[in-house]
Amino acid sequence: MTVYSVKQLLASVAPVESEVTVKGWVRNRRDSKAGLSFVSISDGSCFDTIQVIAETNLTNYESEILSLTKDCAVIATGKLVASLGGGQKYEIQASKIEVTGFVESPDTYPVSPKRHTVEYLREHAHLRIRTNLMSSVMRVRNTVSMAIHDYLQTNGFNWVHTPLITASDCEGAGELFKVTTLDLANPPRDEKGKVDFKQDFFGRESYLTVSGQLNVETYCMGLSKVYTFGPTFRAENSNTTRHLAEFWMVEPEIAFANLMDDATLAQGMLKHVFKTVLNKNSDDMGFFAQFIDKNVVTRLERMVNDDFEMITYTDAMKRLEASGKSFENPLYWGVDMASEHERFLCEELVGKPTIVTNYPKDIKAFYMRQNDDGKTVAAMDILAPGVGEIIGGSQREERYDVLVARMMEMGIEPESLSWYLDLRRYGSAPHAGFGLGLERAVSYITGVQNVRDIIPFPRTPKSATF
RNA sequence: GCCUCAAUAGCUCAGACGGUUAGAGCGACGGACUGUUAAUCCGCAGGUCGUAGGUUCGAUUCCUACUUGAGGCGCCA
Repeated sequence: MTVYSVKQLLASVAPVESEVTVKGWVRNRRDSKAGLSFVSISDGSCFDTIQVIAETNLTNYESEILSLTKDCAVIATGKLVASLGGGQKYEIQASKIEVTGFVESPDTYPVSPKRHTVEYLREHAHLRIRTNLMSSVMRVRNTVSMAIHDYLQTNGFNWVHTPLITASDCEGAGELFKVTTLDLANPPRDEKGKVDFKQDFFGRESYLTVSGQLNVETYCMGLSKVYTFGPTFRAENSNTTRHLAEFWMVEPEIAFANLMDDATLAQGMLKHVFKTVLNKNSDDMGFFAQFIDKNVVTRLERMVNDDFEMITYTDAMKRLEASGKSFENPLYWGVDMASEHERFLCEELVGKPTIVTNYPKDIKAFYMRQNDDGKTVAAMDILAPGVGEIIGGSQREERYDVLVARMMEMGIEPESLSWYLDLRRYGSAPHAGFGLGLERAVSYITGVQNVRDIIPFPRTPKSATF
């Protein structure tokens, strides 16, 4: 007898009529008084279950099999046969079913075999992976992660493991979580009575990173094509369906590249990811199409074939104004687009992912490269219908004098980022990069609207239970 | 951080202008039937109506605070 995953069994990896073993959790049991029970088993390897036929000749048929409920853990062994019933290709004629764990009190077991709301499942995050919804989301999340690696590795990128702890508080992307080993009830004080961080672990104030970008830029200036892929932390008090305090981000950075190279890379990577998901997770996507949003598959297919729309910020403002639509938030050149503007632009006016380029410099970060017009920077945001911004990127300012001047204008002490400025003094090269929010991308792909249901254990304000 | 909404059975919800025994569907459990597959049919159990105060003869229902959750906005990925 050989152990197989459900996926292998359904994919004809095991010879028919051979003895096989499968290990997993019961999704459903149906009894027939003809003297047999149908036990559907899931092991997470794929969307579908394998049907195991248990007959009365099993020694534990009366004592255990007839008591199996959803999510009892079992090891089933038997002969793999062509299914006698419709609905599946193969099934297992069990010779032995070992129950390694029953479910206590199935009447109050949180993940009962019925439809649950995502809010309810979130409160049982340690058990929610046993639902079709969450297991499909997690398989797609895995595919997306590996497709990103695959695309970048195939194109010669190096994965750089940038630090999660940082000492620079001016990365420019929101509030930071403080990292300290000081006794908060009784911290050491300096002569002015302030907390003396010289005595802290790193000898200075330190934080969890809000972006690996500044660090990865340094490795870009030696490895040419690099990316970060890891968790990122924002202490913003954001309460929305698309914000997490801890989320995963991919940040490619390319040397000798401009904004157009950056946009081309972003588009190529997204298309590869979409195509891979359509190929590898068609059953999961079919589930989303049936229960979440019927458009998810056709939307992705169109995305793979069509190019994204590219439009400058200035033209986007013109189109929004010309649309005659009235908005809650002010709309004029120089203001940052509000969610309603971004959504109307990419959902109504364009109807597909939209790359907005060349934003006014005053609403963007200090490191973005100034355009010759003196008013805009070489930035881009990629907006996805239904989700909003999934990518933010830019060509970086590689000119030392311009960068320092910009930092001074924005009140950032150049001395605090001297190592970052050194890149512009020692062999500076034009370069560009972007950040992709992994949860937002998977949210867009699956149609599952809240990023709290895209990450295994969401961290949000006032919530870190599991 | 701001605004809005919600909290009644294991889950999703209905309900009572404040008045004896609070309902349904799903799930669980028991039974019937069946190579079944979100099975079907019948039956049974299951509730201090989020917490604490207040108004009232009487509050699960009205009021206040709190807690928790959700949605929108802002911040952004």
